[in-house]
Amino acid sequence: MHGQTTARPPLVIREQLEAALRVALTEVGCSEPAGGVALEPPKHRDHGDWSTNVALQVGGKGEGRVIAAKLVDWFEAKRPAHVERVEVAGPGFLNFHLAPTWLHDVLRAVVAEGEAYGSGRALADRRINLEFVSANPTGPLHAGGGRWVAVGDALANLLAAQGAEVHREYYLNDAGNQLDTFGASLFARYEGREPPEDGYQGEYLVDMAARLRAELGDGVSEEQAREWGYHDVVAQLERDLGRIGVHFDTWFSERTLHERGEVEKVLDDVRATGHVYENDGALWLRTTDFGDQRDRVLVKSDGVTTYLCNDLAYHRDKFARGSEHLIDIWGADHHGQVKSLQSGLEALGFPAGEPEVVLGQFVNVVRGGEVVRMSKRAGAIVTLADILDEVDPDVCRLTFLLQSIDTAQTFDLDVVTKQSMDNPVYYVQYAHARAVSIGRIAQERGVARLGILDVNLGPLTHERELDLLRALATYPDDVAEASELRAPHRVATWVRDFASRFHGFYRDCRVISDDVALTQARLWLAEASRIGLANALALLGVGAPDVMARLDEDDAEEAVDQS
RNA sequence: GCGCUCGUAGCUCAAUGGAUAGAGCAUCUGACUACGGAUCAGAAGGUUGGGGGUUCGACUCCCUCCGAGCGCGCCA
Repeated sequence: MHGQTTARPPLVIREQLEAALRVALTEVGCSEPAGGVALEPPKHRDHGDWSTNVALQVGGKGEGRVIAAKLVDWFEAKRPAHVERVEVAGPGFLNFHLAPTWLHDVLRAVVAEGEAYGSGRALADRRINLEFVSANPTGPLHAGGGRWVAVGDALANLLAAQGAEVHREYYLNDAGNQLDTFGASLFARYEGREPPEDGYQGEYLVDMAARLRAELGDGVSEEQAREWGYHDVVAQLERDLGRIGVHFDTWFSERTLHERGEVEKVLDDVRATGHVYENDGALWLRTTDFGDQRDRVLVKSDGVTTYLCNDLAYHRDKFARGSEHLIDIWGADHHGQVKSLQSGLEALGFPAGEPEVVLGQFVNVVRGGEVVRMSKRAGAIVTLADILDEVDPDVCRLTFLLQSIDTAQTFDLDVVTKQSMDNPVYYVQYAHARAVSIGRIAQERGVARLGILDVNLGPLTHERELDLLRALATYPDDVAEASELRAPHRVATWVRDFASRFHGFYRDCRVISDDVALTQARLWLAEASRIGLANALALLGVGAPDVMARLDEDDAEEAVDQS
């Protein structure tokens, strides 16, 4: 809802430099490289504020430094705003050294945009359906599932920050035989028997059976047990997700698809495409027409539709409800189904590559140095609720968001619980609380912060100060990239790095001092930092507290003694 | 056997094809009469699993080998 489209002010400098580079290339007699001119902040401070490799791209072997030198001459002559020095480095990089004034512009932009700082318009008004978690409604969410909760919600935030209209969806597989097995298991517990061999052995069904008896009394049928259990599980799921602050726009019931005849309809439509054939009494979809490894069954010889067939109806329904793009977050164990679902939808006339499937590697939950095998069937599970009983939801969320979903994660319960005080989340939140407290202390001491346009930011030249502003300058790009790559962990990486820079600044640069001009400039720098921290944490779904509870109990007792 | 994903410091993990591969934890050494020390500074720690190739330039792309996880059903 941030109204109009505006260029992101902090990037103005880059756009200016890019434009100047294009002109320079032309006047030097070179054509722009195919990929366009690219400017990026170099990794090392010595390499300036912005760097480009265009000379290398254009010049090829040996010519890189020659062309770069010509470009340097051009820039020395023209000298665009903020540019102090341009130099050739290494094999032909062009490094721009700018005056700190460009970073002061960044600070003003951060303050001007406030909560919107870092958001973009890359997905402006795109209606995206994001389905995640979707664990079978046959028991509580296990600890590993927390990864998809945290990642899915953060990804939804990221897409929304690029202007997308995101719909969070949870798919309930309430029509298959898994639910029947679950019902039979619950019913067995209800009758004081052991669950069937291939049923759900988990202890949680014993508790559920007790509550079932308490609520519905004796004489409950197996079907009643199943339905009561199903609804009870869904209520548990909603409650657990609520504890960690995640809410779905839609809990979609598979049953409704069958009831509305959507499965039959999709079957008719797939038949009409000609991509099906019968074999051994079953109906097959020729997904190999679309690059799948082998063809897939749509209707079994007993006349029952397969999971794939139902899923086609489901995903078509998402489009029918108005989504323009579908994203599913799946565990890596389902990667074999990606192509078949996409093939089916393509056969039905939807764009290739729908749904976009974000595959996440598994979580190994470790306790006592050993991997806890997660299985609702086998019984031994650690639930997400168990974790939330012991650690703050913020700790839980950030832990899952620290690393790329491309790699398997080790979630060590002992480390996360016993050492939760060492969790990076407190490091970041502490930085936020410090930024807030600076403003509070200033107020208490009667130091009024002037309007930012009335404040001279020139005094901000300390390396710590510029360090903060450099990170704020790249923040919108980092967020956009995290969104494009479906990689929310990049925001977590950014905010940890930024918190580190802020703590360093805090240590070395006293904000409230006798130097009135410097105090004013630094008060605004602290505020811009607070905005950066708060915005990044908001994307991650992690709280940004104004105050932190004091960690040291001795300090608290002393404070009481003194009062 | 085939397919997908991964392999980076002692441990847990970062790094749009860029320059000297970075953090945290753990270890060692230092720093407050201070806006909150849940902090900061420094040291040590690497043949990016091995070997080839492409490129001005490879942790990143290609090939191959080794190792790990996950899939290969008329289950869901």
